[in-house]
Amino acid sequence: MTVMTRWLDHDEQQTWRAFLTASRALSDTLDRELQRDAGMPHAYYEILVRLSEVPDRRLRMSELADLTGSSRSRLSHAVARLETAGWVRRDECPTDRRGQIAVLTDDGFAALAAAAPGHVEGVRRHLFDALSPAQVDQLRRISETLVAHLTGS
Amino acid sequence: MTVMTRWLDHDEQQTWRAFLTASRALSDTLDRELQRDAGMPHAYYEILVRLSEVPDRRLRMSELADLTGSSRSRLSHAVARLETAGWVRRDECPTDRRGQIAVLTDDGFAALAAAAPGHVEGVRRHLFDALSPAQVDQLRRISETLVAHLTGS
DNA sequence: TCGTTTTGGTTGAGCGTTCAACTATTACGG
DNA sequence: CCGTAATAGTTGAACGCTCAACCAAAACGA
Repeated sequence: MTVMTRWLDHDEQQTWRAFLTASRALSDTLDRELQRDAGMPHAYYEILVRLSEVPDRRLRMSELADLTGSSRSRLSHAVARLETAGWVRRDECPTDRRGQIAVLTDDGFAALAAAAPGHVEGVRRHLFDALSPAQVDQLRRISETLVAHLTGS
Repeated sequence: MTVMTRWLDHDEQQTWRAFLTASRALSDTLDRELQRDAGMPHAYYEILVRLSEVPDRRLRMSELADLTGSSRSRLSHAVARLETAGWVRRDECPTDRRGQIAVLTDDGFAALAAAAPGHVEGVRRHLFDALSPAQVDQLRRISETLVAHLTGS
């Protein structure tokens, strides 16, 4: 059955394109900065961050995948690469012989510690410095709404 | 000289992560839908859209790169691929022998026309349906502010 | 308990992006 | 003019992601 398309009106069109441009420009900029200054893409930085925030700096692959919002395949490839960089190690899981545990190494923690200040400064400069406190609050609510909406359905 | 890092406070942290999660989930979802239903990634869809909106459906490569916010290299690769798909053609530029003009073919226009309804519906479902009119307005202002901020400096 | 299903994770091919290097043409400065 | 610089665009290698196929182990059901 064919249904009438609910096209975007002019305002929606503009909103959508502005959002697209902004979010791409922002992530492109931060990604490039991180690659230049710390030699890692943002996705890998996020993995290190998540590992660093957890007791013993170790997480099951699947939990890490959920936390970083990535597919198991993606995480598997990423951790393989981080392992050759010496930033992450893989341990076997004692309670499930299928499982793997990703562990942040000391080198990995050091790399993260070196990368963090520059990156955080970038986030502040490129995002928060541009917005009013009210806008920051609006952005948080909008983003949380979207996350709920997108992960719900 | 070392400068004290302006770290993110708890609220900013949450805002930043929510935004990151939301924008990634949204673009991942739309990209996947578009790939599944129309056989093209969103970046290529955007190229076709921009070409379709312009007189004679032809644009200089560099203008097209600016409009889509992509590097020349990226666009060059993308157009090469779109050309083998038969959706775009390359003409020589009469006023500048270095230049190339990307032209949307009839097949390309047809592919776009076939892809558009589903994609627009997706944008509505995944973005606009989740937000109040006030939030949509806020999002537009925030995005426009960010675009100006990011492309300015 | 045994066969089936589900879950955890990996693998390899294909694709899109980036980066740096490169060619060809045009614009600029003296 | 002529030489240098800037611009337009392409290319190939490296890399990260996706998708589908796959293996192994655990959970389930009769």
